[in-house]
Amino acid sequence: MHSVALTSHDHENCITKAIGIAEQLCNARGAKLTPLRRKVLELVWESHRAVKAYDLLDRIKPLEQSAKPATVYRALDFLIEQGLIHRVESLNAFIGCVCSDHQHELMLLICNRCLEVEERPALEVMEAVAKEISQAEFSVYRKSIEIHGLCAQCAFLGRDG
Amino acid sequence: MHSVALTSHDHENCITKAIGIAEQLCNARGAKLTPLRRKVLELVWESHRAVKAYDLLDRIKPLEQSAKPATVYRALDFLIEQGLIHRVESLNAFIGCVCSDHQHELMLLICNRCLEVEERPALEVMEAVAKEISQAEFSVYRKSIEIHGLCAQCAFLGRDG
DNA sequence: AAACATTATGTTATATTATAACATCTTCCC
DNA sequence: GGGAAGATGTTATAATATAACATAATGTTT
Repeated sequence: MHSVALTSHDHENCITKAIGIAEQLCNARGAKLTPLRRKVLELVWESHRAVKAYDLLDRIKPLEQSAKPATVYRALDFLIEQGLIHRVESLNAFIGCVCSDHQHELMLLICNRCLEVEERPALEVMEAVAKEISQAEFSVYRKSIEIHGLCAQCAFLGRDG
Repeated sequence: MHSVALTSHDHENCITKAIGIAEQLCNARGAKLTPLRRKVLELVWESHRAVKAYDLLDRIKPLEQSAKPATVYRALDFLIEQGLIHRVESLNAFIGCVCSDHQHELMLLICNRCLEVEERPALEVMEAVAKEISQAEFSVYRKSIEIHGLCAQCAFLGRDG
């Protein structure tokens, strides 16, 4: 099991909740959360870190011997389409999406030390972005706001060792 | 020569200016803008599109027969370090940086149709981001704000064909 | 149930992006 | 000129991602 360094929380519960929401959403939409896709979603949710496609592949292979890159990428594509995960562009990696109630507009705080990713709705940021976009007469498809640095805990630890 | 679809401007002038600033900056810092690095910078500036590393390689090869991936990536690393270009994370590509006077804090508007990238200082966005980051007690290294969509012109053209 | 369409997955191959590691050459400084 | 640092050359390979086509599962129509 992977450690979670964010303010301590019951991560099992976190996963269970995410899968539950995913099932509900897919059901409501007639989208099929097949065992494979579900497994990939669970693996993505195993930590609050961003997960690489080939790491997922390595973890799926023991369970699904036929798994190949396409297997994983197709599952990821599905999950992204359904808004269940995000692609973290600056890492070529993926994280579970906690934003079903925020129009998938999130700012990502990516800690370069512990590698955890915090998703923040950042409503004021989104408003300012929307304003700027409108001034530019630009039609948005998709926004990616990714901040790299140190989370509070890692910055604190960094002070001594 | 590559076409530039943004509000018409003298792009030769645009390149010349960028190289001039680059030379000044490097001089002032004692950083060496070697012929190779300068050539890469010029190629990146040939359009307002984001340019891929291997496309740069293809264009350099006729001039520098010894050019290899590392040649290009090293030049790009240098240019990024000097703040002369940006990496566009969501495209795995690079664009000239117009932000020497904006602390390299820019929002990128990436047109998925004409592929041009507009860099906007977006001061209010940056302020909101800074506020959010401070609330999260996060220490920033680097920000990447990338918006995909259609620029005004392409959105207009899209209305008929 | 048979025929068909659609969607999902399997499979092979390859494209694209990026870095590691070590050799050589150049520049700069003393 | 000798030594250090930096830049480039060179070879190899790692890491990320997609294309294209085959097969299997599912759903729908008749």
